[in-house]
Amino acid sequence: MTRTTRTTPARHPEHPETARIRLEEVLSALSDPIRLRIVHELGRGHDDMACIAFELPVSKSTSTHHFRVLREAGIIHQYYEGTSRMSRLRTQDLEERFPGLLPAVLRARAMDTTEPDRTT
Amino acid sequence: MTRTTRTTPARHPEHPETARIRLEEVLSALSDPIRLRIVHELGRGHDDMACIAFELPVSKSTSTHHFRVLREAGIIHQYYEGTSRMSRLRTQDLEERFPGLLPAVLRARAMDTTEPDRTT
DNA sequence: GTCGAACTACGACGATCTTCGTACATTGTG
DNA sequence: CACAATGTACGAAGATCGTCGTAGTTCGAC
Repeated sequence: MTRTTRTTPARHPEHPETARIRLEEVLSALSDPIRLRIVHELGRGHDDMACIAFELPVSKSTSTHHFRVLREAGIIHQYYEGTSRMSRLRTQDLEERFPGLLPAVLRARAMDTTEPDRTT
Repeated sequence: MTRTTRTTPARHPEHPETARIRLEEVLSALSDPIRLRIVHELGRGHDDMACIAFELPVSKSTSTHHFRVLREAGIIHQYYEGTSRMSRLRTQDLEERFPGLLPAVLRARAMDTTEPDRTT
């Protein structure tokens, strides 16, 4: 109870500092179709979304796992709002650490329309 | 034996067409430190290098494996010259398929000096 | 306090990945 | 031809990954 005056309670997110974001970890995190989809949707303007709002084609435990991988890689920032876990892209941090990388990946993902979108 | 008039004999490289290069496969291939190092060295101007010239800290079989992953992902082009297997980055193909992606990764790799270079 | 909603922790399973050694193939040289 | 150099094919062993179900936590509403 150390002054939790906000709606955001004291749970432990564990985000890496910008300077400690590792390239291999970022690339590895982005090499999964579901995680790439999450990042894609977050980049589409839906800045803050709860995990459930993505309607991913996997179970909730798996969903939690993917969000954690993205968070620990330094790609997204997460915080609680009520019982919901909100996610946001760390666009600026990534731009500072690896300039042009995230935009290039997002543009590439938009072009890679090999498979239309059966992951609804 | 169908007209092998070149110094390049009839071995089967198996390269994907530019249009069939898949983003997730590229990112996955680049998320390994050894493969990232290979790509980094190829991007440094050493355009055509034999596998052995990289002096990777792994066995020959492992080396073959990593080069194959890069080739099947569409990142490098390989061809034989004598008993040596030469490798070259598919810079233009990648630029056509995913504009800006490879340069961004190479720049990021250059910045990611978390670990100096103990993989000599 | 009780209940449901949203999410997490933990263990488990199967698939894939990285690595290696050994055996083999191809080329160039003597 | 024999031989060395370079690289591949084929398992095999161990690690990691993606997925899930079940049980538990936290929050908001009643």
